[in-house]
Amino acid sequence: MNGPQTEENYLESYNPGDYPPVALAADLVVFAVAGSVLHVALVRRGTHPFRDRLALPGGFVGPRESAEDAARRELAEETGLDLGGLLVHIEQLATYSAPLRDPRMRVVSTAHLVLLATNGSTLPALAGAGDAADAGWYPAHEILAGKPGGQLAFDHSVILLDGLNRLAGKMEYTTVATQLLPGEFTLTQLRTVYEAVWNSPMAPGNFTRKMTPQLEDTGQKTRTAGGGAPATLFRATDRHIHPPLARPRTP
Amino acid sequence: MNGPQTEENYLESYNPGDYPPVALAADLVVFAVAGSVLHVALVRRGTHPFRDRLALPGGFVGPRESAEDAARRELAEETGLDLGGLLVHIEQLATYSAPLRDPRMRVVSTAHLVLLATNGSTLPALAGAGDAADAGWYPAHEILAGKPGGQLAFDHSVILLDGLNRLAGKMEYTTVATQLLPGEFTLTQLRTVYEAVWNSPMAPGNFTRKMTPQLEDTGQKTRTAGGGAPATLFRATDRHIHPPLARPRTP
DNA sequence: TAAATAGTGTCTGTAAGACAGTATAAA
DNA sequence: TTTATACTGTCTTACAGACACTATTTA
Repeated sequence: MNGPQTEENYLESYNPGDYPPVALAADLVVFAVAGSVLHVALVRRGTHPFRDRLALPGGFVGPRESAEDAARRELAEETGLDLGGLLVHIEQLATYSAPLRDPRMRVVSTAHLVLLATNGSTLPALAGAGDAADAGWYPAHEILAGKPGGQLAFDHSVILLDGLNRLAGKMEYTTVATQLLPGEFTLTQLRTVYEAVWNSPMAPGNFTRKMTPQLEDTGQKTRTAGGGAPATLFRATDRHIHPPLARPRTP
Repeated sequence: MNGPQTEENYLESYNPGDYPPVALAADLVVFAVAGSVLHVALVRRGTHPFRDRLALPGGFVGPRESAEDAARRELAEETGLDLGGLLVHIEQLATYSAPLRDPRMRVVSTAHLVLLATNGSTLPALAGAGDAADAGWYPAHEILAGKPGGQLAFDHSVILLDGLNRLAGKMEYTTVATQLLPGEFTLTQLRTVYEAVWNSPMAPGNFTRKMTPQLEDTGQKTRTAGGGAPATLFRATDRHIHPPLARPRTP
């Protein structure tokens, strides 16, 4: 390799041997709601560095797949979920590329936000292949409240916070929140998702009024479990909430 | 390398030789406003593939820098701008990793949104080192309107569209638009930026009423050029626009 | 003056926030 | 009945959208 080059001919003369190997990873911020609490899937690390610390699940991107393909594959491997079912939402979050974020070598990681559908009470089983034994669900807000020493491995606390902020923000003006529920759901279920993610109570009446225009009435009603009127089942549409639903101010 | 491995010991046994080289690039979507028109910086390709087509500027990420470091460096190299001046806004956009997005080899690219400050009439000079000779400003909306054959190289049309959407969306609830203006600016200048990005006229009176709470009055006034009252100079704050400024519906 | 721009005032309709009231079911 | 939940209605206040009006400058 002979001297500095301009950007234009840089790529032409690219020679893999001239560059240090860059490992491209895909990390996952997997959310699911149960019992009015937002949970995140984490794995307990068994090896150095950050041994015994919690970390986001993830893995390397293979030669013939995109980062999102890899995220999808890793998710299937660690949860044993059938991704043919449409109840999984995946979107790219951001890429973390600080040179020393992994002390061993250069790992650039593209993080993905994953939303799994639940009925609001049962979390998807995280029992699948190998590593899944270490995987478990943890309350997201408590993890982020971060008791000292309870921080996640690597820069994963930052990634988790970014993921939560992305989700919370998008819920203001889209119907992403429905991705955390089955295909048909009640307004109360949806409201519970909002309360779990925003960590803040919502007035039921006004919530109904604001949400209904973005939803499609299935005509069906629930058979209620514990006292109360049967609720209408809705389906989501791709309509945006306009103007947005205001998130209650935190103080 | 012996058989499939679990995610946990994957990294431990990572061996660069086992993986095809991944080139990590940083592409730039550089915006600036002049004459009520949003412009984007593009370079004309001199070599195959996509010879003579327009493309986003960009370059490879070095071994000891993050993707954003690389974006900043590339920007300086191609514009000759003094990045010590605070009038440059950079934020990560997304990472594009489709295996065949570059026909020659695997290039994963992290795109960045860059906003340059102008007074609204003069575009920053794109004369710097080598490749800058090919660089120029192009009207963003016209490029995206995309006369057939006028498409950008690689997946850069998609990246540009994502960049514009990010900017246009963020302008609804933040003061990012001020990053396309000098440190002190008038409400008319700011309104012009909104009109350029949203490609849609805004009512001056209502714009003033909605924006003022997010701005800080400098107490100074402009010396007007061609007839009209002197305008107040404002500075931006980091306050969010709440509720958001509605973008005029496109139909 | 006239023309151009900056900025304020006013009116109207919509909708958010608060909350009462009604309906439907289970215990 | 009581209790719990689902939903609708009402009232007040805030504000967006439309636009008229005044003020301040240059030509």
